[in-house]
Amino acid sequence: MKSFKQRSACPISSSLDVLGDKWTLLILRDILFKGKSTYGEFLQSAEKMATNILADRLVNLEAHGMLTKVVAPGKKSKFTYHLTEKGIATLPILVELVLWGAQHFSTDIDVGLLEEFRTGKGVAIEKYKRLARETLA
Amino acid sequence: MKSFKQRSACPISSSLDVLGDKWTLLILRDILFKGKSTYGEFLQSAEKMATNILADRLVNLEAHGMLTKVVAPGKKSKFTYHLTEKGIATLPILVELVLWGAQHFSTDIDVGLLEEFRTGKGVAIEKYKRLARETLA
DNA sequence: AATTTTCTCTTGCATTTTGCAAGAAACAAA
DNA sequence: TTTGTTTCTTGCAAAATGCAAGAGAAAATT
Repeated sequence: MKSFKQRSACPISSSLDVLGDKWTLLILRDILFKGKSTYGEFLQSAEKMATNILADRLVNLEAHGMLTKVVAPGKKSKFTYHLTEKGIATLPILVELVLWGAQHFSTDIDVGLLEEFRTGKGVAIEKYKRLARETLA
Repeated sequence: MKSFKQRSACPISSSLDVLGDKWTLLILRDILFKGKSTYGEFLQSAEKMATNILADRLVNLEAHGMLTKVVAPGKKSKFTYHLTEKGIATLPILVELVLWGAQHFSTDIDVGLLEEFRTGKGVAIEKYKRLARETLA
């Protein structure tokens, strides 16, 4: 159990203390945009996250109250991970990362989704938030 | 000279390949929100970045076309760093990090600025973009 | 009942990155 | 000529990451 330490009182710095690495936000992406919820599903992503890193990040996210680990119904050895409101609230950050990334790199993002984000950002965000809350139930 | 490698064609992943660490976005914050532009100024931030890390990140950001290094007028040994449009375009990401951080951590953000971001995000972003372009001249 | 498969991690170890402290290099100022 | 400013560089210890193998618990299959 390592204690969390903010480097400063700056909100950006504090956010990065939790989200500032190459993997954490990809887990949130998998949950929010790809409907994933299990350890095995996270491992299958194109970026090939190492198993120990994934386990570490899941513990971290849970420790920060961003997701909850739930035993799958009828299967004691399978778990599903669901976002809390704090986790869902990272959606606008992810959307801006999508827009910046799609603008400045060669990516394979769906043009329809991109257009949805560009023209109706607020509506799109609300839609995905609703989706995340539904999967929780 | 290390070559840049995208882990996947996902725009979020690609963004994180460049921005996904604990320091890069703090440099952009210092330029965009605090009007900083020199190595010495970046070093003075509350988070106390190590000198070698700062030097490395500045090289990286320049390599990615996000900022330019300019010799200060009349001083050959002093440089100023200015953002390109690609760098300025990270502003919405930073604003979302501010909002999320201010919402979920104890921070010392100015309440006026926070309100400005909450109620008139688009306008505020344009204002800071304009500011960044002005300092460039 | 025994075996195999599924699923979630854990462990050991090499590599890479970070953090820290000291100092070097280039120029400016006194 | 000396002192100061400014931007890094270097060496080394510590921490994080990446990789491969496998452990452990439950579920499914034979």
